[in-house]
Amino acid sequence: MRVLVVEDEHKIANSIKKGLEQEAYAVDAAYDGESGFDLALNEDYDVIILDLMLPKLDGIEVCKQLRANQVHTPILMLTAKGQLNDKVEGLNAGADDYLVKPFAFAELLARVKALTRRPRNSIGSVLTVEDLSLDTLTFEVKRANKPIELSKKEFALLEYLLRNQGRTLTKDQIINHVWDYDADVLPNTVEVYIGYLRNKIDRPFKDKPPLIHTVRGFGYKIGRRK
Amino acid sequence: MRVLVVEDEHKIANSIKKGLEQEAYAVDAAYDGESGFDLALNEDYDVIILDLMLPKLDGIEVCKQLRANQVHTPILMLTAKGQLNDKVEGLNAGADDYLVKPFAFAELLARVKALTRRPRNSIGSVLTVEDLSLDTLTFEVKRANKPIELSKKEFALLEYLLRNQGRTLTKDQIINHVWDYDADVLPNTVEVYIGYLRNKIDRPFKDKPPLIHTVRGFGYKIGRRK
DNA sequence: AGTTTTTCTCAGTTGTTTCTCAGCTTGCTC
DNA sequence: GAGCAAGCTGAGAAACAACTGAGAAAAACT
Repeated sequence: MRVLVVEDEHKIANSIKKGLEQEAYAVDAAYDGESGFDLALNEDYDVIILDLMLPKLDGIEVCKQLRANQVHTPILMLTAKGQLNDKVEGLNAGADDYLVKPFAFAELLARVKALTRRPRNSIGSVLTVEDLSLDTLTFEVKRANKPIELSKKEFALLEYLLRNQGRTLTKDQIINHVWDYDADVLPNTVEVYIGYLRNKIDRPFKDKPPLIHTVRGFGYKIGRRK
Repeated sequence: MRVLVVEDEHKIANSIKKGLEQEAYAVDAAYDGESGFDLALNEDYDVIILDLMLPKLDGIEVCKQLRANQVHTPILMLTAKGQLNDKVEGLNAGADDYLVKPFAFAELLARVKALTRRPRNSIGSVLTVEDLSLDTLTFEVKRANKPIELSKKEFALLEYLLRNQGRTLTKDQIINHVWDYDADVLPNTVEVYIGYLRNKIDRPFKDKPPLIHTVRGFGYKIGRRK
């Protein structure tokens, strides 16, 4: 899967690039509208991530021009908070989805995946390990059929662990996926949140084996047995 | 309940819009096939009312394209008298019902209601949770058999909550379903309306457990126990 | 036209969540 | 089993999300 990121803030562009590369996407970056447009026209991408505010040629214009040139590649538009009203304009210009900045990388990834998935259906919203389940649609989390209340960050962290169950995730990976690109949190914060999750999903179920495991020196993983 | 009306005769489109709004639907209108298609694809409607004869992209085509794009929203097709033979084609293209012009508004309303009536937790036109009931046909709302008066927006919000009972709905989802496309209301408005509903359906029944629940960080849901 | 109701925003308050820090515990290595 | 790095955790400051009373503007009655 090839992705083009058109974004003038290098920090953001590169963090998206890195993150997607971790997920096995091939990513090109462009830092202004003009070169982004050229690349999109001449290369063959599966998704284009397009910032709204761009030097030389803004996102809406790039989008319109591409559509006018018969480029039908799905476009994910990035808009800053204040520009939210432009979402309509963006979608009218031919974008397929939009995302408001700042966003967590996991959110971006989910949308990119949705755009690359041909038939856009929303089944399979429930993630599980053992007797723990998390529904990304209704936000319900249960263990042994008992509902568990999580805060937003706890939920996002658990979702990320579950999507990669059995796999060890480093604190850096976790930070990059669960927090905003401009969040800049310490690795210790992850430790703290892992602690919160254990208090809610492992500690109250002492009769069962714990699901969250520390892999010393590497990170954390979720799954049965160590 | 959100409805999209696609009809090029502004007079008819607006009279449908007004009429449905009186019935507590949130209605968007489009006056040609292309913009109708765009809206239907990007927004989330509960019913689409689609004229057969349209500039830019005719009703049959819009219908086919929507189905091809995995949009399964019920479609009510409007046909003029002479086009009666096209009804077959319309139904083949994926429409769920059709109505011959000119029609009485009551007829249209009945069909829209028929299309929005889901077999789920509703017996006929009445939605219920515990001792609370809401009749989408007569607009009667009762708790413990005592009638409750709601404004149009309050009614629409409660209806949406009831149709998704037990499920947590985000403020964004609520805004998208209860308000129409160009409404652009703040999330706080939802909080305020939730407050109004609580004043009417939970606060006067202190002896019973509340039905409306806040799911902090995610949204609201209706149902028994937390 | 005047009155009432409804819709929606704003600002103040409250309680929760997010995140950091600092001290503590654990487990690995020699 | 001492020393050390990695991870854990309780406490607290700052940021945030939700609730609510008040009121302006619009819509609906009368």
